[in-house]
Amino acid sequence: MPELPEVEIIKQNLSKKIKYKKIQEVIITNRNLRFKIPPKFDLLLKNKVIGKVTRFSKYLILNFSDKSFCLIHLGMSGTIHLIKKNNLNQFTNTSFYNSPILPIKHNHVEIKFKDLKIIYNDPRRFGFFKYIKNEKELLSKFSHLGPEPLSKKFNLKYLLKYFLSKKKNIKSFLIDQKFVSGIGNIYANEILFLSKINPNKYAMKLSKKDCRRIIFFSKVVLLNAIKKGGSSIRDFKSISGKRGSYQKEFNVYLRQDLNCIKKKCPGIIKKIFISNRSTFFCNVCQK
DNA sequence: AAGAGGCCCTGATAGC
DNA sequence: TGCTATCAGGGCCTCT
Repeated sequence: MPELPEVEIIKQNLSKKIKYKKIQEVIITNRNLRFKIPPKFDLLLKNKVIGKVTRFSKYLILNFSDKSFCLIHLGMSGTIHLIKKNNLNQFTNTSFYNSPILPIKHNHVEIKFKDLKIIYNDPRRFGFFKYIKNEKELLSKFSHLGPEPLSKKFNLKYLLKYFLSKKKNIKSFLIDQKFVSGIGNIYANEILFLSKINPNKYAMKLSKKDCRRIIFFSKVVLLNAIKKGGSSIRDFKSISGKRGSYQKEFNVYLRQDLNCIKKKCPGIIKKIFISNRSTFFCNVCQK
């Protein structure tokens, strides 16, 4: 669920809290993530100083002052929780993204600083933590990924060349990280709606105008989502804590059988499956 | 090589 | 009340 905007929000919040701080201790409470956390992972991180927190695509990166890194992916259900130490030297719970209640089940990693700690929780274990020795190794982790949708490399020339002879629907390409990295299922649906393109349309059949729209609306949707703090769905129990509000702006996602949001459009939002991912689109204005 | 399909994983929800 | 089935989807894998 965390796509580029959600990871960006986490990066921004996390950066404010842990920049320049020294890791005092790392506690692994559950090593089972997508990749098993290796035995000495905690010792590798101990005493490292956070230089800055950055992001590439859906990856979160802790940049240590000694030029090594910790690469974090939230998978589908990963959340990061911030616990502050109060004057009584006790940790009090505040959440940082998505859930305001500190989960205990499915906690995996705890990183302790002098005045606070962060906890990584991931019920479905699709996320991962990885220690990266140097920049070269970091870049190799991203070498198979396409350009970020917000970068200048995601341009008309790139799309036209990439789509040449691609006999596959455009929806699959938008969520294919090899083509463009950072867009997930939710935003892909929204981007295609605004671009007025049917998700089933073959990439090779897209016109120049279609490609221009995809580029433009990819940037519009993601920047807007970042501005709104990301999207929070399936988290209805939240009372406090930081939640995004972009889900209120969804035009098609989860709106199956409802009327198209466009005033003069008589269309109905349909739900179909494209390569096993739920896909929502207007049956009239997306051609 | 491109494309189709399956698998990993757990929690929420629907249906009987 | 309790069981089973289905869905959620990011990334990676295999097979054709």
